[in-house]
Amino acid sequence: MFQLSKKIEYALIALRHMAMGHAGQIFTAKEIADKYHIPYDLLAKVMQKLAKKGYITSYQGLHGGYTLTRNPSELKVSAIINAIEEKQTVAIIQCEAESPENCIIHSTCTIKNPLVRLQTTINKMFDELTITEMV
Amino acid sequence: MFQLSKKIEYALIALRHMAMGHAGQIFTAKEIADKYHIPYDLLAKVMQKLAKKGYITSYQGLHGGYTLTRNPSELKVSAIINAIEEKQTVAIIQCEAESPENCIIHSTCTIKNPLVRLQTTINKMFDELTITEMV
DNA sequence: TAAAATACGACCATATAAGTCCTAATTTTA
DNA sequence: TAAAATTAGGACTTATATGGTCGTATTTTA
Ligand code: SF4
Ligand code: SF4
Repeated sequence: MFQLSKKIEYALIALRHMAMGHAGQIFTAKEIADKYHIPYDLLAKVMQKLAKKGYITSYQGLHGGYTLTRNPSELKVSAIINAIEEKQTVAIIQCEAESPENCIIHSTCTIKNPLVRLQTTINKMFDELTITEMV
Repeated sequence: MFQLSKKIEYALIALRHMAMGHAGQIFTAKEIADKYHIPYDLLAKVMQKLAKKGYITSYQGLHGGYTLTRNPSELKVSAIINAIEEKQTVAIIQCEAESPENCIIHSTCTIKNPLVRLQTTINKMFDELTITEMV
């Protein structure tokens, strides 16, 4: 528990790689998968999601690939995480990640508040960390 | 991902509950399970682990139960987490949680360092948070 | 038209998490 | 001494999440 998923790590690795190239440079999923020994299919999916969310721009066809659409300094890790995982994923307690009613002890739970406070700080950290800090 | 497990939440709830009683007061697993609508068997296991690690003291037999062995202010959340989960669990990247060789891209990975730095801060937060802050 | 790329859904295998069940062992008390 | 209430702990089951794979379109260029 408490780990970033492989998908997120792959996304970060890919984005960092792209951030090191020159502006507008096209990268293919295959090229990145090979370089970092990442399973191609999985990376492809991850990049498709990043494209769908607008963080990278995709070009189909021969000589296609992806370019960064934004400046790396605008690529917050928090945003990338949320782009790839569906539910609010940086939520150390479950009632913050999904609907509170899912936890049967929600009404009697007494540990929520201190943990939520802690989470706020963590959120801020992921918010302030951008791809720029990774190159 | 990135959530505390139910076991840990149950441990925190139980310890907080115990911290609210008077020093040396005995609590049973059943009593706490009932009060917070936690599955008894699961909570029992959790408390057994806490007892084994010395955070609470167990008394068997009729009118048995558990008492807090330490002052709540000495009960770090980080320690409780590690008591219950086996491997280094507050490790946002996998190579920090287990042996780095398990990650086939470890040698080529380029995102480790910034994340490790972030993790250091998170560790500190869990280290500074004690049960006292929860009562 | 062939090649190389993205797009995307379906699927599978494995691991983890969560919960349950069963049977001791211990202690107290009626 | 027997029954009751408790901890102790292993085995098991189920549910869910993760990581990965496969198959097939679609798009674009040479
Ligand atoms: S209500 Fe309490 S136990 Fe339930 S998910 Fe939230 S923090 Fe965890
Ligand atoms: S080496 Fe990189 S990809 Fe592998 S676990 Fe560590 S951070 Fe994640």
